[in-house]
Amino acid sequence: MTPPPRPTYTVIAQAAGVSEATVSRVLNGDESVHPDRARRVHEAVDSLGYRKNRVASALASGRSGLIAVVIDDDLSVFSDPFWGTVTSGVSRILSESGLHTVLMVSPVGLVDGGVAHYLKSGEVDGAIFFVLHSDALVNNLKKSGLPMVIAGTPHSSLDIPFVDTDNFGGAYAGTKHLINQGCEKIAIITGDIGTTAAKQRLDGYLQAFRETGKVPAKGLICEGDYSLASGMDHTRKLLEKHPDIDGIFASNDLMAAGAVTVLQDTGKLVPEDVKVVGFDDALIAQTTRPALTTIRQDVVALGEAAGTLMIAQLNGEDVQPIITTTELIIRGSA
Amino acid sequence: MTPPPRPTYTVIAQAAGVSEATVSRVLNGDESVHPDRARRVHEAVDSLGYRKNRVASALASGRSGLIAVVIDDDLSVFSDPFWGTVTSGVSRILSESGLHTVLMVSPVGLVDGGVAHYLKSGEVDGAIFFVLHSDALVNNLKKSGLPMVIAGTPHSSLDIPFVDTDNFGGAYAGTKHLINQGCEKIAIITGDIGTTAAKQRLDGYLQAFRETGKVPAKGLICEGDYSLASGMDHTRKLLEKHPDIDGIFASNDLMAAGAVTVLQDTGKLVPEDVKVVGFDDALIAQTTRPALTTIRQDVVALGEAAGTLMIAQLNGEDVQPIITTTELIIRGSA
DNA sequence: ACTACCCGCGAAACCGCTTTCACGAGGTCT
DNA sequence: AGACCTCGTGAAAGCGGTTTCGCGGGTAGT
Repeated sequence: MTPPPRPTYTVIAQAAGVSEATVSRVLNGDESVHPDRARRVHEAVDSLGYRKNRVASALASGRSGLIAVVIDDDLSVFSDPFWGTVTSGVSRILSESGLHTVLMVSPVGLVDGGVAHYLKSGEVDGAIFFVLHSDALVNNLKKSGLPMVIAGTPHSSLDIPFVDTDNFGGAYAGTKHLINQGCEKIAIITGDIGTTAAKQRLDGYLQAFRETGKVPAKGLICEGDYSLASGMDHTRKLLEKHPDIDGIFASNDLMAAGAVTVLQDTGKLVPEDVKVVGFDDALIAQTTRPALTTIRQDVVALGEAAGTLMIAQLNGEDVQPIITTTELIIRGSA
Repeated sequence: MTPPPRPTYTVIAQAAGVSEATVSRVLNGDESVHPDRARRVHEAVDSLGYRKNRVASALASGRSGLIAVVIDDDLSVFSDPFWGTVTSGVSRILSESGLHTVLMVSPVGLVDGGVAHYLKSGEVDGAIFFVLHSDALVNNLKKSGLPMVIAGTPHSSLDIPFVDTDNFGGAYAGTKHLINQGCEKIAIITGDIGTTAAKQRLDGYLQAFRETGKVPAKGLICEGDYSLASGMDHTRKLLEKHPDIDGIFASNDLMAAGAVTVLQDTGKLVPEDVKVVGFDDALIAQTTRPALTTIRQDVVALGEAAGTLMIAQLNGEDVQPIITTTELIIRGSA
């Protein structure tokens, strides 16, 4: 219960026989300190087990060493391990640069909500956003000069750095695969169309379709919301209206799994009668029967890219968007 | 790009015609300020759009308003949405008290690692631990007086507050269900036995077994690691050594799903030939075919309980461990 | 040899808020 | 009426670093 007193610059400075200013310089890697003195400081730091108080440091320097990861709170966020994985990638990269990750899960819609206040309050040195439904907040924050990175493609063409998976390319490849497998009537269950990722995947699907010279029949495009239930619902509806569909491209594996379940429940064989392709290559892709043919995205890489972009930005470097590639993983469902 | 200057106490104090000390009192809810002056301060705050600098506040008061959520980094952490869900529960509760969550995912084994340093550095007001493989770090930190909460039962009987699911009761109920369904040769695939949760679930299984008057045959107890792969591996091995098993209790749904997959691949029917019960009632429990009979735990409640305990502790209240109940969910697999 | 620089380093101000301390006004008690 | 409190309040001293500023000495230029 005894709060052990931690040494301060005063103590270190005395022990090393230098001024506090010099201690600060050494500890912040200022090259202009004489090596001998620097060594003395380091020795004092080591022997006294000194650790810098980051709060005081933050106050004095105006830099907190904290990066916020903001996830729009839509309950699905955590039911899908996707974001957790991205976050761990971000976190790892940031910690390599001595930065910490502050996770914020809350509704981000409001330009003026708690999150906005917090971010503007200067407690964090930067913010990384996931799952944006609107660019309003980001636009607003931009004025404050806060370094930001968006995971996912922004809606408007802001000059805010972003990282994203090649959604278009992935969806194109997935749909193309279905076509190559001989499917003729291919439906798509999209994600929440309010997200750019969902739109891009839809575009990829349309592009692949277009190249066949055909146009997807009305009603083959359903807007889901990335949930298992929506995958099931839409598949049911599709079967009613188009009993002859022979392919389904789902914008994520969860919905693909729902589709498979419903198809089988209605007596259809997968992949014999209807082929299904998912997206993500989430764990669930391997547990369905048959296992899902899907588009793998390198989720960890995505997180790392976001972290990298943030660091580059903090260093004042020029920053370009990063698009990570996808890969078609062929399993049993198509 | 212009960092908009934010007003400080000096400005507010002038505008309200009071001293900075009074501003501080008002903003920290000190009752002893005359209502009139308090009102003037509030008006000034509102009209000037003042927002307190939490860093300065933290330095001066010694309280940061940050709570660390420490997750032992074992890559499986994020492949299972479980922890993300708990975290969101924690986060929500804490934010209601004006506290923020700092997520730290890293190996916690070392008593002297980076995490330990960070926690000791006084940058956080408290720490919540998930998935502890050892109590060493926590024991060590305890000396520093840092308020802590452990999610999961501690190994040693420390007097550190913890929250946990009724692992024993859940496993007992699950195993009992298998027995009631007529299973006679029931195997268990445990989680990493280094965690108390895995041990408790094993104990629940053993207890249910014991009550039948029989003793589980050797080789019916396999130590898995909560991963899909380990569920599959152990099921394969079980089938080789004990082709006649008719029940499997898996310590989580992921392993249960792996078991179902392998069973079906080897031509066994679930639940006709072998019944399977999982634990968690994760999303995956609904996507396997047949869907999993499982033990549901209220994950969000667990997180909320952890947050609640932390807040109580910060308030100096007396704190008791919280054990959340489980529920048997019967689906197709058993 | 004299002035002009440059460099390493310490003194001190400062970051924005909290908290102790003491003071004066108004009340109470004898 | 005088001694003793209580209560609201402001002045000022920190919290533990960072950073500006300027000084003294060594180097260079002429």
